Amino acid sequence: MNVRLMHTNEKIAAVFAATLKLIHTNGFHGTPMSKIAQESEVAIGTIYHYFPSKDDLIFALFKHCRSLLNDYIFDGIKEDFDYKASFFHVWRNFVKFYLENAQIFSFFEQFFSSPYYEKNKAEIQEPVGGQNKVLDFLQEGIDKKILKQVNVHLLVASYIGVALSTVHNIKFKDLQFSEQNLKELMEIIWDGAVNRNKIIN
Amino acid sequence: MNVRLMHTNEKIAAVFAATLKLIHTNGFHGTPMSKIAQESEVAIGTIYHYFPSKDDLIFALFKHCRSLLNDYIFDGIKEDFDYKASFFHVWRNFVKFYLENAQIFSFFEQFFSSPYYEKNKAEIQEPVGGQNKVLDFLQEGIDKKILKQVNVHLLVASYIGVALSTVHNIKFKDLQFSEQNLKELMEIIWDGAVNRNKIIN
DNA sequence: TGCACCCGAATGAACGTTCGATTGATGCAT
DNA sequence: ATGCATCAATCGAACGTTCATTCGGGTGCA
Repeated sequence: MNVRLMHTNEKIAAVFAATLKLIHTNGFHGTPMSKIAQESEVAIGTIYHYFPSKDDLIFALFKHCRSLLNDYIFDGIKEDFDYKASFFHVWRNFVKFYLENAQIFSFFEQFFSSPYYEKNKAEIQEPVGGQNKVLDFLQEGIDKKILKQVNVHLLVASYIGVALSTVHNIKFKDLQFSEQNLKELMEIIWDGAVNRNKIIN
Repeated sequence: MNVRLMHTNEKIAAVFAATLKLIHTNGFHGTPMSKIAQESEVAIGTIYHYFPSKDDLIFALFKHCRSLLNDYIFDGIKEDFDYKASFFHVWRNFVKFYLENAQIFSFFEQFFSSPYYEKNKAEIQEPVGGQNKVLDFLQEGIDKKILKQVNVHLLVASYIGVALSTVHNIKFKDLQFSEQNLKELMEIIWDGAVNRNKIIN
């Protein structure tokens, strides 16, 4: 099994879709291989032909979803965007990706909070939730003296943390989704992250 | 079984401690009742005497931990604290509680990301992660025109989101714990949350 | 012929839960 | 005081189910 195959083989696509759907509705617990086979209409034996174990399936699915996220969030940045516009754009994409892909959000939440993630942490050097590219982007803002002159990880924690918390609150709590709310949230993060010594607006 | 008993009965305390420990190290998956019985040195039959099912045990444990958190975060606020000082104090307590109780943090992360939480959402009217008291506190800041004049849920998302993200980054990533880092993070949130029309420092 | 792909009944381990037995404390009638 | 009944607390072997995984066989293409 290789990455290219994962995108072309429709059986694997069906398995991914079914796993995502089942984990979203029934949780990690409630998604046995038998149900994945049923939902995807792919025989259990076939699933095990591509994935040596259930863990391997989950891990492959994780990498697949992560690349979807990474492709998404930096998409659509125009040449004429200044830093603040990009700062807003990426953050908004981040939130919208999770809102539009509720199954992936749910899967990620469960994946990251499982000791399974902790065990494979070493193998997950790459961005978590697209954070590496985000990290570079925020570091750029620090270098340009646009953002506060602090450890970039602090800004990442704020940037990502508010986004995830926002999605969670929209999904589970009383927070309504609206462009106005997103705009005000972005202002909150921006005002917090921006270098007060150079503030202009 | 009632709440008072839960605090006095040492068998239940042992069961709670064992469950917390096992979930932290092995995850929701890897903590069968048999292991809880083994680790706590309480017979399976006895556990089922107090909790009708595993779900009930988990739910009771959740409520227990939540009350620990609630008791903790608003503790130690002095009379002479102004709003900003309280704002910092509570946030810092929030982060420190989770850092000092890594097992509870891990348990909460798994609990909230499980569909189990979604199913019992109705029954969990009370504060999630102490958010209700936090909500009231932030609403107070809005009413006093100290914080931005926005929907309080936006500020909650920022306040809590950054805290959780910070703990997560300290636990799993490259972020070092230091008072200096906490202080800078609190400044980021404060600068984002504060009413710019009345800014003084 | 070989190899990749595909299938699903069968397997054995692990799980949540049940149940009958035992103990000791409490209350009550004698 | 004594005998009796009740019941919460305790225990862990046993039960039935469900799960991840295996395996032997089937198909069609190179």
